[in-house]
Amino acid sequence: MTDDTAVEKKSIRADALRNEDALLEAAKEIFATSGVDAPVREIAARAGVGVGTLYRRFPKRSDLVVGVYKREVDACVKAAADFTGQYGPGDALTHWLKRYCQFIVTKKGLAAALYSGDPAFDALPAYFRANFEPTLQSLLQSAARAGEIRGDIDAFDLLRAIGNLASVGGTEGAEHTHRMLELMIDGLRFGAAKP
Amino acid sequence: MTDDTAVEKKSIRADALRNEDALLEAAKEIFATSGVDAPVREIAARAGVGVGTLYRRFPKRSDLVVGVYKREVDACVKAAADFTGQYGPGDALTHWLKRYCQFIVTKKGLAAALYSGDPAFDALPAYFRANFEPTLQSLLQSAARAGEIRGDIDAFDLLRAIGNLASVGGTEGAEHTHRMLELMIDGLRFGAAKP
Amino acid sequence: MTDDTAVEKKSIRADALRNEDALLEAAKEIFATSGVDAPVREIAARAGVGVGTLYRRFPKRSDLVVGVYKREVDACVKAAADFTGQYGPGDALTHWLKRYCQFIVTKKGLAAALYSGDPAFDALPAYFRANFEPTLQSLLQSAARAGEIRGDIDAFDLLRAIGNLASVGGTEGAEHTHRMLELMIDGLRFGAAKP
Amino acid sequence: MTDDTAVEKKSIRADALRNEDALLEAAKEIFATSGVDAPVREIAARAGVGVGTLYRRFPKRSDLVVGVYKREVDACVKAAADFTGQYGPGDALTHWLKRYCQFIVTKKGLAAALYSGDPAFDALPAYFRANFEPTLQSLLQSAARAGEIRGDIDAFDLLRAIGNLASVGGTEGAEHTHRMLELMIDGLRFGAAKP
DNA sequence: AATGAATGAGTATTCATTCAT
DNA sequence: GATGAATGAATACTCATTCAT
Repeated sequence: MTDDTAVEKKSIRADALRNEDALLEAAKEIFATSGVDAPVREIAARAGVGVGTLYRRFPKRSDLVVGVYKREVDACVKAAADFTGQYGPGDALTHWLKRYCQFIVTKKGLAAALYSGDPAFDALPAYFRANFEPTLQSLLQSAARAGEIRGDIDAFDLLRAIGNLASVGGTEGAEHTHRMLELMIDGLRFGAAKP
Repeated sequence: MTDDTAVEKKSIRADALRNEDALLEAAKEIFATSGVDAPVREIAARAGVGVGTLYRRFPKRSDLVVGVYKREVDACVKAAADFTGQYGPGDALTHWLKRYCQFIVTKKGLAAALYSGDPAFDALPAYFRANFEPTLQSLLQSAARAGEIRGDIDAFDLLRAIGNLASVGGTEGAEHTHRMLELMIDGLRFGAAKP
Repeated sequence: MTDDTAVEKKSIRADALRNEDALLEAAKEIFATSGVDAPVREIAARAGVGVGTLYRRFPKRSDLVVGVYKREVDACVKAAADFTGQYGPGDALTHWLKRYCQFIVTKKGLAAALYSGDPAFDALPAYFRANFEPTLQSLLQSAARAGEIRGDIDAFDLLRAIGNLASVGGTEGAEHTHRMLELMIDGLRFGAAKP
Repeated sequence: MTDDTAVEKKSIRADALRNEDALLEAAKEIFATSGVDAPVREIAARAGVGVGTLYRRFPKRSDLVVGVYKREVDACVKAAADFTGQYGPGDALTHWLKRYCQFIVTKKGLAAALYSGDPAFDALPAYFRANFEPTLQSLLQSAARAGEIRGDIDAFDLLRAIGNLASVGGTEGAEHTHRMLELMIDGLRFGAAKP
């Protein structure tokens, strides 16, 4: 679909992008495994690049954290479109809320850095809201129009509520979160147009 | 009553205890300020002792974390007796639940270490339950007997619920936690024997 | 013999020369600003070329140092002809000696490298003498013949003497050097044929 | 000569001082051999201590440079007293001026750092003058009173003049410096009270 | 030929831990 | 027992050099 010329001209850039993505993926995994203070070298190694490359693209550790965070937001937002294509409005909403819970777990891993007061992270809350609010708003509207849930739910309120729920840590936290999410979804269904 | 030798020995022990306590207090503060990975030297310095002394009493960092955790549990449990002496059963309960929320915040600071998988922390959940459950049970019973709250509340359930609530972080988290706690206490009052 | 291809080849060579010159100029400036150990990248950047190009022409740092040194010698020698064309023999000499002092300052910047024992620099003293001695010799002779200075001055001696004088560093060094140079030039005039 | 108690109390400090001195001596040598930018590790290794120890006493490289500089000034000043004790006024002066030339060579090695604009070095010129001027003044006066040299020499002028002379680098610089120093000392003798 | 992305060796620096005093 | 000086392993970061495009 892409013509040869374009490919040729952007070949270096394509490599660079591949590296950048590999680094973010590696960072996400390492951050999850060993925390946000994990050795830079480990991340570079897992991404299969030299430390120099890592430093070229992410000069500060916070650049890496921000990168991982935004990438996760983007991935989660993108999932909404996938679900919308695959399922009916109600199920799409349900699936996406579960997916969003997964994102929250990632956020928890980065929390230490996020709340460190480093101004590098100042823009992230806005990024969160700017991306998630419209996404959930849209899912809610579709489901409400389809009569599957009630229509008086504020998207941001719901994002925060579930965010708080899913923030509860610990081994058994996951199950707990799941139960609470189910409950909450039932709550959304309660009072739907279509009984 | 005690002979000189004993006094001497005890006085040394008293010094040691003072050091130990100073170290735990210092560690609590430093952990809160700079996280659980803060330089050992800072803790020793704030406690006014040398690092060698710190290492003598707390050879591993986890010993320090465990020490701080248990100390906070103990302090919180002890507060229950104080409140019981000062207030009526209902108010004692209310005050203590707020005090317990403060403890949860401490726990949050140590969470990174606690959930690190280090077996050194394996015993802490049991310590938590063994100390807090009877404490709250007793407060609940007194308040229920006094007809100030309903009597069908399970202490451990309540500990977990409030624990989760208070775990929500962020600047506005504190207010949120407070509102939710008030609500929950109202819930306890609902259906009390004494209307 | 010069077909299109040749022309093309020459045009490329001209580009190459332009690059080479740009690199030497950049290196001179960077060496002066940040010392001989300045990052290679800075030099390439200031020259407006990639580091690869720099390495193609100057594989070792010493090549760059030698290049800058010789380029400065050449420029200084060339200035003699300009002065000879513009001024009378005495003034030409005076102007050139001042110009030579400027060169010494450059040399001072490179001194760290020059006296590092690297055999790459072994040929430079000879280059210095082979170029400067005849130049000054010629200027001296002209001035002596014109009766403006005495005729018993050895060019190399004078080069060394002024070199030493101008080597004195520091902020006030420049003024000091200038005063001493004036003095020395007066010395040259003393005992001239034409009183 | 020092009583036991004092020794005992200061035993740690004595070790520390030994280390400090070893580090300064090592730094002096390494600076001379490999320049002021030599690896910190080399200096620590030559001093026979760990890098941590070096960093404890000299957190910044400039601290080390300042330390070496002052130590050399002190040693040179101290030599004056030795010479005064050993020789007559004239010879003491001569010996000290040669010793001072050695110091200048050290200074030359540190020059790159000294003139780097780092404010850490701002105090050094004053230290230089405050220590050397009285020292030489005293030597000059003694020699003048003894009638061995003339009495109208300004100490600071002489310090600068010899400093400049001895600053001339290169392999043959040393001989040149020596010849010039001899000449200058002869100059001092010229016009002495005692002919 | 030119470019600059990638690499990783070299260095600085910090901090947990030991141990002589 | 207490102390804090010394140690050096762990880690961050820079920059010379190579090489695919």
